[in-house]
Amino acid sequence: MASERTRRRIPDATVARLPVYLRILTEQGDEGVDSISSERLAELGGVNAAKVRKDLSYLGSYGTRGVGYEVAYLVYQIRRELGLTHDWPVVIVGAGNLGQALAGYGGFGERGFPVAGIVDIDEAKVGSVLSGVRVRHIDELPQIVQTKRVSIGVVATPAGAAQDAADRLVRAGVTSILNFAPVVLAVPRAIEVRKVDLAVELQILSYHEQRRAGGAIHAVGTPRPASA
Amino acid sequence: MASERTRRRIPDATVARLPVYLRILTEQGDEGVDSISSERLAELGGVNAAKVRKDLSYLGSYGTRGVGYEVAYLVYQIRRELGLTHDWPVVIVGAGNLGQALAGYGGFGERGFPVAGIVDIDEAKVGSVLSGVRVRHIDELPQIVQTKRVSIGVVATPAGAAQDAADRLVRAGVTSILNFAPVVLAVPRAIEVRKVDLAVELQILSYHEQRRAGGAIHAVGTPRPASA
DNA sequence: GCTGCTTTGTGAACGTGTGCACGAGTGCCT
DNA sequence: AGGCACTCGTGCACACGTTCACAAAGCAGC
Repeated sequence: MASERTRRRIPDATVARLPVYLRILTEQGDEGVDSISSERLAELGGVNAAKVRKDLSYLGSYGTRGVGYEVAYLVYQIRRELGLTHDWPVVIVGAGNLGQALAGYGGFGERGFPVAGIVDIDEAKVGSVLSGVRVRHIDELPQIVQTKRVSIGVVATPAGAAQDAADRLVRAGVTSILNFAPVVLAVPRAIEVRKVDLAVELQILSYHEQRRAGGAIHAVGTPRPASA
Repeated sequence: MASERTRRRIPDATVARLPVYLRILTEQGDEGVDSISSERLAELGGVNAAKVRKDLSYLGSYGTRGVGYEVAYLVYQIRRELGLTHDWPVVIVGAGNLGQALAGYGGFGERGFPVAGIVDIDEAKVGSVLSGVRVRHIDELPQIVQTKRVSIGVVATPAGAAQDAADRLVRAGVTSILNFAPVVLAVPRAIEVRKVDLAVELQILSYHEQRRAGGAIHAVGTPRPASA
C-alpha cells in the first residue's frame, strides 16, 4: 500500500494500447467470457501476444499462469490505471461541422466523457441546441470549466481560431487538450495535447498508395531548383 | 534517373511528420517566405531541428548549407514523395453524424482528397444531399470505386457495421482504409489501414490527468481477485 | 503426489527513433 | 581572396519499443 506512490511509469506505447484492450475486454465480458488468454486478446486486438503480456505486466501481475486473465478484474485494473473510475467531463470549443458531430456522437458520454458544454465565438450559433447541449458563448468558458470541473478541452474550430481557442482553454483552467485543427498548438509545458488530423492521416495513406503504384512514374518532368 | 526505383524507404515516423512540414511550408510560402531554416521549421512544427534535417534528408539533399531550404522546391518534393501530385478521391461509408461532418468538412477536397461519394446501408438516408454530395446506397459502392478510381475508403459507421463496411470496401477494390469506428478491422495484409479513435485519445488524456492528480487516492477500496 | 499441458511474466536480443555534435559546404563582407 | 558566420547533412550514442524464447507457476487427470 505504501508503494502505491512509487508506481512504475507506463510506457507511452503501452498507454496507447490499454484503451484498445479495455474495449475488447469489456465486449468479451458482455458476451459472458470471464477468462481470456494473452493470445486471444492479441488476436482480437491485432497485436502480438508477447506485447499484450508485457503491456499488462506494467499494471502488475494480474494473470494466472496456465489459465489467462480474469476479464472483469483486468477491466477494473485497466480502468483504474487510465483514471476511468470516474467521469471526465469535456468542453468542446467550436460548434461548426465537427463540433456538432462530436457533440452528437453518443460514444463520448457512454465512455465516461460527458459533454459538459459546447461554446462558439459566433453569436449566431449561440443558443442553438445540439443533441441536448445548448451552445454557449465562448466568454462563458471559464465559468463552465470551473462549475463543471472540466479538465479536458476539445478544439474543434477552424485552423485560424485554434490557437485562440487553446489559449482560452488554458486560461480557463483546462489541463488537457484534444486538438482537431490542423495547427501545432503552442501551450505551456504542463498542458497535455493530443492531435487528431484527418489530412495527415489521409496523406500517410496517400504515401503508401503512391509507393504501391511504383512511385517512379511521377519523376517525369521534375522541375529543378534555381541553381545549376 | 535509373536509381529512381531504388528509392530509400522512408521511416514511418518521418512519413507521419512530412504532412506537418508540408502544411507549414505551404503556409509560409503563401506568406511570401521563400527560404526557411531547419530551426525555424522545427519551431513552427514543434519538433527538434536535427529531426527536421534528418527527415528531409530522406527525400534527398534539397537544402543549401548556410542558407536553408527553398520553400517552394521543398513543398514540391514533399508533395511528390507523399504522392500528392494528383488528387486521391475518397469514398465515405456511413452517412451518420460523423460521415456528414466529414463530407461537410471542406478541408478534405482542398487538400487533394475530394469526396467521390458517400454511401449508407440505410435506405432512409439514401438520396439526401450532404454538402453537394448525394448519399447513395452501399450496393453502389463497387460502381463508385471503379468509375471514380477510388483507392481510399473511409469507414464512418457505428462499431457494429464497421467490419462489413471494410469488407465491402476491400471487395470493391479499395486498398487503403481510414477507420473511425472503435473496432480493429480484419483485412487482407495488402490493405493499409489507419485508425482514428476519439475514445482512445480521450482515454490517453485521462491517464495523464489521473497521473497528474496523484493517482494513489483511487487505490482505496480496491476489490481483490477471487483467489486468496 | 506426480506427470503433462497450458499460459504467464520477463530477460535478452534486436530494431526503430531521437538528439547531439561536428565536419562540410555556402554566402557575405571586407 | 580570405575570413567569418551560418546552416545543412550525418555518424554515433542513447532511449524506446518490439519480439523471441524460456523458466516459473498453475491446473487437470490419474
